[in-house]
Amino acid sequence: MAHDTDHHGIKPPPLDWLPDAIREHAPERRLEAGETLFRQGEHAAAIFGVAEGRLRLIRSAGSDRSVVLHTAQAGEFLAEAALFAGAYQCDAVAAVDSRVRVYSKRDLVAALRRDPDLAARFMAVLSQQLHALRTRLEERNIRSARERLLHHLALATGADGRTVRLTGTVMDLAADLGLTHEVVYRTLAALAKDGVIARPATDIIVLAAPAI
Amino acid sequence: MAHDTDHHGIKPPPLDWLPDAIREHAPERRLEAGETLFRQGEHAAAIFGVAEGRLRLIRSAGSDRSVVLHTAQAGEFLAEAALFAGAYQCDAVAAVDSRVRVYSKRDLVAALRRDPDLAARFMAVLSQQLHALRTRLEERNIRSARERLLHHLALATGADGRTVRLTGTVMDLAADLGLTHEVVYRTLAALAKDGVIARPATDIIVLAAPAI
DNA sequence: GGCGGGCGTTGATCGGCATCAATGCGTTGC
DNA sequence: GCAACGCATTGATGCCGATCAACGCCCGCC
Repeated sequence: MAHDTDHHGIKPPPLDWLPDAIREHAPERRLEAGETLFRQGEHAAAIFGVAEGRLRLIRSAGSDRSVVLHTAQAGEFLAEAALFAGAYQCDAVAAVDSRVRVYSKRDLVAALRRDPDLAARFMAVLSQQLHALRTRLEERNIRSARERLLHHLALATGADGRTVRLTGTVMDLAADLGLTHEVVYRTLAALAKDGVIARPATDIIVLAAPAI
Repeated sequence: MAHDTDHHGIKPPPLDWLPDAIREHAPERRLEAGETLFRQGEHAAAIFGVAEGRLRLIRSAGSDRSVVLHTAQAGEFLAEAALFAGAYQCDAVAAVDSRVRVYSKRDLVAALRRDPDLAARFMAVLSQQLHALRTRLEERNIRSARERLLHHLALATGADGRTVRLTGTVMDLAADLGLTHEVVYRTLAALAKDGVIARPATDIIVLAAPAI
């Protein structure tokens, strides 16, 4: 299973739009846990793709509190917003030992300017991620674990509209849903007991779905 | 207070990047509650900005269940992803009586192709919204109401790094946080009692913030 | 083979948030 | 002025998801 490259079933791999010339020239950088990739206010010369590990975007400003803005998982892009700003807006710190690919901002911006098709692909990727993220946020508005899980399953069904293939572990699913894994296990068991889903092997089949 | 145009304090008004020529030619359309703006699979000829009201993006596919993907509030953009796709990917239905502005997809795509600066501004807006949304999602991972509220306040402080000016009602704040308004009232009261914040008038002043 | 670790699974308990309820207050409208 | 409405605020209660705990299982590893 594509476990460490695709924690979030919804999100598409966000690298396929990159022009080969840039992707192939991107050097790799290793970071130890706790190491800083960039700091707020630093001149932004590059954006990054997380190849392995996990990075935290942190804002230190505002009182003396440091606040986690986001945790970028393997496969995600880091600091796209820096493409259009002179400086980074927050710190990036490796949460665990990590590897990132370093993409030159200057080259990327030049390519986006030069090639409208590339720009269109990039805008399309951004729009899709935006949409996926809004959906995840909408999902989080559902308080009941059962309903939230059903919402997720209904959107994760494959071609037949009924079968969901889990891309990761149930624990990953729980993390995506913002629930503890115990609750997800229990809820899946309850749904199976009620005949709403069936679970042969690693798939989940939605049998009956009460309309919302 | 900019109440009905800015429910979400974090999000920037996403219309300022539009070229005047297109913005001024955008006709307005009124929708009654329950009326459909577009349907999944329909040829996408326009994207929309919500001027007033609330629209629900709904996916009907997959079993027989209809799932709410997102609720677009006044001030938000609707169906940007359709700019780069031939057809709409979901239905859009007015949740209440609403007004939307209709932007021609053809004109917008042409303008984005023609004008790299416009494209850059659009990409910048998308990136920023993406970042803001990731931050909101990270916020939702915080289970404790107190910590979630403090996270939000720490990011919403103004220039002095300590004062937060509420852009809407406390109920709006509660909706943003994914909490009930009662809990937010109680938590604000508790924080004030503990001397962590002060609340003169509509502002909230963060006095002491324990590091995470 | 045997050990250890991570996932899957279920049980028991607790705490905190949701929910229902009630009241006061400011604003709008007749 | 008064009624009506929505927001702000606080109280009481209950549920459900978080938490702690335990066990089996599979798999990789020494």
